[in-house]
Amino acid sequence: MGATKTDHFTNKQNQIATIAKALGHPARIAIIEYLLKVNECICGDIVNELPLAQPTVSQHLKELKNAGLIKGNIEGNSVCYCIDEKTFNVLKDYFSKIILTVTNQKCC
Amino acid sequence: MGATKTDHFTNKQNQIATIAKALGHPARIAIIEYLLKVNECICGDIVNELPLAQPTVSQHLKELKNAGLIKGNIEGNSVCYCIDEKTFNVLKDYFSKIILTVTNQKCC
DNA sequence: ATTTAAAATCGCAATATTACGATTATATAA
DNA sequence: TTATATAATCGTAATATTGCGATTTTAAAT
Repeated sequence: MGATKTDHFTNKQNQIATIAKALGHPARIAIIEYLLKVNECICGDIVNELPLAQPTVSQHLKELKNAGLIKGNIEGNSVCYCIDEKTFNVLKDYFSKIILTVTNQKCC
Repeated sequence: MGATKTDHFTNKQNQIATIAKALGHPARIAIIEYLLKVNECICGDIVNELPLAQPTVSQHLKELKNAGLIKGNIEGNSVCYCIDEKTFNVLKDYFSKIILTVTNQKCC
């Protein structure tokens, strides 16, 4: 055991879980917030900003990119990263729907 | 290594990461969606609904509760679980703010 | 062609997560 | 009191994540 039983859940459930998982680390939240502040930047900027080594930051960027939360465009010998809006919209819509549903519910 | 450097990040960043992490598993998303559908239920109902054993479901419920995403009230010899609205509101607000910020940005 | 710069990948150690069988705790029912 | 029902906890195996030093890849600059 130890592996998640991904195939037993719906695509939507796996999609939301994958996005949430990518945001489930304070360093990755910090990267997102930094990108919101500066609009766009390269990996080295984040390395200077966070108390983490370059390979660690690179790995976090990879996970955010895999989840569709950021985009990375090659610009010369560096990579320009920025927020990928559409995936954040998926989350916003998902939680907005939850709030709409739950406000009509009574709890035990 | 292997441990997250929690103390290097802000309380807010850790809070969002903790909540997102709790939602970062399809089984826990499925539990949330089931609770939204049935309003409230006991652990055994979820065990019947999901392809997971009782201790596994119990553990997932514990994590959702620790993150403040669900409430659990003892009712006789069972525990009644339901959505904890306020934590979902934290997420909704957080992502709404991100969307507002990011729509004015241009990407590389 | 050689050097420099940026960032990805490799490899590894420490730690965390996932899943579940077995057991335990708690409360109701007989 | 004894049996039953519900769910938490314990223990453990399999797997995944985190973090970083060392190395490699890629592209620009000299």
